[in-house]
Amino acid sequence: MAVSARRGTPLTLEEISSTALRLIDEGGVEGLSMRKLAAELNVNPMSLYHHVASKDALIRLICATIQQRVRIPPDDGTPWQDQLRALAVAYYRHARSHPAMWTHLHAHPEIIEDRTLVIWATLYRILRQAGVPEPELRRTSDVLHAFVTGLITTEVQGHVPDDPDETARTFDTAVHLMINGLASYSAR
Amino acid sequence: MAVSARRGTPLTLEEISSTALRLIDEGGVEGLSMRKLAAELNVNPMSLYHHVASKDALIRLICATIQQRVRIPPDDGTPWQDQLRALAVAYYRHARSHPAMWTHLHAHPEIIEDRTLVIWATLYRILRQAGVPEPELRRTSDVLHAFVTGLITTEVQGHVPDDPDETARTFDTAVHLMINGLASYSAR
DNA sequence: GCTCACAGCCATACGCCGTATGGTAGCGTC
DNA sequence: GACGCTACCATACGGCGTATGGCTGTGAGC
Repeated sequence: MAVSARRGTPLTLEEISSTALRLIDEGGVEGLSMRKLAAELNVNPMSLYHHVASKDALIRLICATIQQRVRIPPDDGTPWQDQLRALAVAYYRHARSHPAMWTHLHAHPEIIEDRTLVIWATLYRILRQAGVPEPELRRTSDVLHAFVTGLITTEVQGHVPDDPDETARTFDTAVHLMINGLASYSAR
Repeated sequence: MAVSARRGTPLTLEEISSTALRLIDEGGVEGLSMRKLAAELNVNPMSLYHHVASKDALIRLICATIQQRVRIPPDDGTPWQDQLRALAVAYYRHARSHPAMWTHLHAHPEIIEDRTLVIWATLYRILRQAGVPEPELRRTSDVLHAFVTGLITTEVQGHVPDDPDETARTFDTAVHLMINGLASYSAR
């Protein structure tokens, strides 16, 4: 099989993508290069191309992988306000775990525009509980998703001071704004 | 002065930055290269460096320039709800005029973090009219700004269909959500 | 009118990048 | 032993940002 002279074991896709993700975490997406990645893996740059079609494809793969790792809270029967908050928090934690990748993903939504993801289903369910009428569901969930991603992006980039208390308060303000904004639906 | 052999007139900073902005509009920030820019200006790549310290500095310059072109609506005495909407629309139009640059700016907020900008002052004013208490102003404006940028980013990237009607409706939904969210302040 | 500093421009080169092309080493199968 | 296949690699091409150092024409000072 002609395993690399410099390594004992053969390369795997998993090893490539996890190392790439680590490099991205450390130096941003711009900080990732196929050559650095190869060096990190003790391998010739061109060897990577036997497992991955291109750098772009690798990045898409990584995006898809981490996208599936969001820990969506299940329907626990609590009021929709609590569930909305829990969902936002889950999304935030997810973004926090790989800030650079998140920012890139948010700036290139064409990479993954899979609307069938669990997160959308969950959001729909919560909004229905909040009394949002069916024809407004799509629009409202788009808007809320945009709101939350905007908020997370702002915080993930440390545009705001790093004080965790302040972050939590800002998050609270945002969630309250959204909940109050939705309240007019359930009032009917 | 040794004007370029290939051009009649000397290069100007204005000419450089406006051409660069055009290239960015056409091909995204990644599509801009100092070499292409020089070719576009009929000039040697290194000539640019007599007017600009680096590519990064050029991009920062462009960001700062267009940032000053937002047409902030003046205080016209109308209710804060209308003014908030007008501000959001102005911001949206601004983003629309240079989508690629906007996306880049939004993904790298450290480029311009000038909080003294008119937009913040305007937002503060409107929020005061809405009854937001002074200690909450900073947080609330941060959140609203994040909301709007999130929304705009989503739309600017065409993640949503291009139908202008649908865009307008989504925008309406968002503005109503924010206004309703803030209403709890003025209710007091 | 002469000198000289300097602004404006350019040629060359270095070290990065992604990746096309065309190998080569070792394995399993017949 | 021939063959194909998988995994890996060497070399090379065209792009990038920009450091370095040189050229040239202009205008100020005398």
